[in-house]
This record gives sequence, C-alpha cells and structure tokens, in this order.
Amino acid sequence: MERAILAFAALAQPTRLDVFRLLMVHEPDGLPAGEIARRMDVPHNTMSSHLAILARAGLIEAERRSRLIIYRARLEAVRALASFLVKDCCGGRPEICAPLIAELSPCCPPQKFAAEELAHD
Amino acid sequence: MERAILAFAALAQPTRLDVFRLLMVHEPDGLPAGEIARRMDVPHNTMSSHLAILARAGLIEAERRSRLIIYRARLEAVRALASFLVKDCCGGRPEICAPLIAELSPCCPPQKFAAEELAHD
DNA sequence: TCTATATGTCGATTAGTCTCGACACATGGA
DNA sequence: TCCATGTGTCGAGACTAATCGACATATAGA
Repeated sequence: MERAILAFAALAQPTRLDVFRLLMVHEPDGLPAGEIARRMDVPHNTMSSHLAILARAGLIEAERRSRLIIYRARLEAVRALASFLVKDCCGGRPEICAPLIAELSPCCPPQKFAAEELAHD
Repeated sequence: MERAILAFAALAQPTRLDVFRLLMVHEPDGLPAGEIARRMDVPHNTMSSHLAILARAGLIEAERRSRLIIYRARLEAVRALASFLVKDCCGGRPEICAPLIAELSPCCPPQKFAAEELAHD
C-alpha cells in the first residue's frame, strides 16, 4: 500500500518513467548510470537523484561493476504493482475484472502458451 | 503515455488512492461527493480537488443526479493502466512477463471461467 | 601517489502540490 | 422568492519535488 504510493510517485515523472522503460528494454543486462544520463540528455547529478527515487520505490536496483554502477529493472516490482491494481479492482467480485485479464493475456502468452512451448522441447 | 503520468500522479497520494479503492468497491453504483468526503474524514473542498484530479486523470467519472454528484470508478482506466505496465514490461519479449500474467490470472478468472459462468444460465 | 573517469551528495533556487477558509453556484422545497 | 443543502472555485500559506552547480567519494591505471 505504502509501497504502491512510492511506486506510483516514482513513475509519475516523465524522466523517471522513460528511464524505467529504457531499463525494461535493456533487461536483463541493465545500463550504467552515466549512459542512462547521456541517453536521456540529463545532467548526471539530476539523473542520480531520479535513479535513487526509482530504487527507493523498489522499481530498479543497482549493482557496482568496477567503476560503473549498473541499474536494472526489477520485474517483481512490475508484477507487484500490476497485481495491486488488478486485485484492487477485483474487490471481492472477480466478475468485474475478468475482461481486464482477458485483454492483458494476448499481449504476453499466459501459462497455457508457456506450457505449449515447454511441450515443444 | 502522458495519460499514464496523470494516472500515476493521481494515485500517488494516500487520500486519492483510498478514494479510488473505495469507488472500486462501490462499483457500479458509485458514491456522492459529500459521502466520500465524510467517509474519508476530509473537508468537502479538499475532497473536491482530489476528485477533480482523479477525474482529469480519467480514473473516475462524475454524473449529476439532482443535487448529488455521483462519482464512479472507470474500469477501462484500470485496464489501460495495467495494460501499459505489462506491455511496457514486455518490450517485444513476451517470455519475460508470461509469469506476470500467470500470477494475475488466479486473482480473477480469465475468459474461460467467464464462459463457464455464462453456460450456467 | 597522482590523475582521470564514474558516480553520489549537498545546498540553493524554482516550481509545483496539498490543505482549507471564504465565497459562489446549483438544485429542490417552503 | 427565500432558504437549506450539496458541490465547486479561488486564494493564501505550508510543504514537497525538481533541477543543477559545486564539491566529495570511489575505482583504475600511470
């Protein structure tokens, strides 16, 4: 709940939302702080505070690699946030958001498709 | 994208997140502005601006019923926001967030269950 | 140890948000 | 028309967020 507020606040800022999307695209390798700042055309110290806010919200994580600090998106956080949104909507009455799940599924194949893929092996 | 920023900003505030959840619970009837303010123990004018922000973000909608103004949650908005989060995560590689969908599904039965429910009629 | 590179922290300025009293508008009934 | 009730708008004060220059730290190589 408090975690959701932090996550929403972190994503409610254009630069940070862009950074988050960028790191999503660069999963699972991540990107160093400096390169993120360069790509976004933002001073490195400004970017540093944005990255800190995203990290505090649990949406990204940092890992030091010699001189570089690599940032990566935390997929569990996306899952948790989407889950919060959807379960919030359910509110004890699953019939309301069945169509919601239905619309989400075509985007990424759900477990049925994953199972099929496993069967191919 | 800009819509997502507005929605995130609207939900990144404790009172507004609570109001949104309250209106989700009260779907599809909704609640009048005054009662929302009373339940949240917030002055009516403060609540009025919060409701305006949620409405501008497209998360709720207002309908005048004689003297009352009834607010209702907009389920399409939740769907759109969750969809944005999930598709964002996909980023062309569906295999990443298949487990995400898989975790969401048990919460609300997907179309298969809805079809079963229809079959019972 | 010295220098260069990569990143973070501090502090000040600017901009935006939150809150709420006071007032305005809108509806319905006396 | 007058009053009561339900909402919205305005404006001011307090608080919080965003930005960036200047400085600090951390690592690697000469």
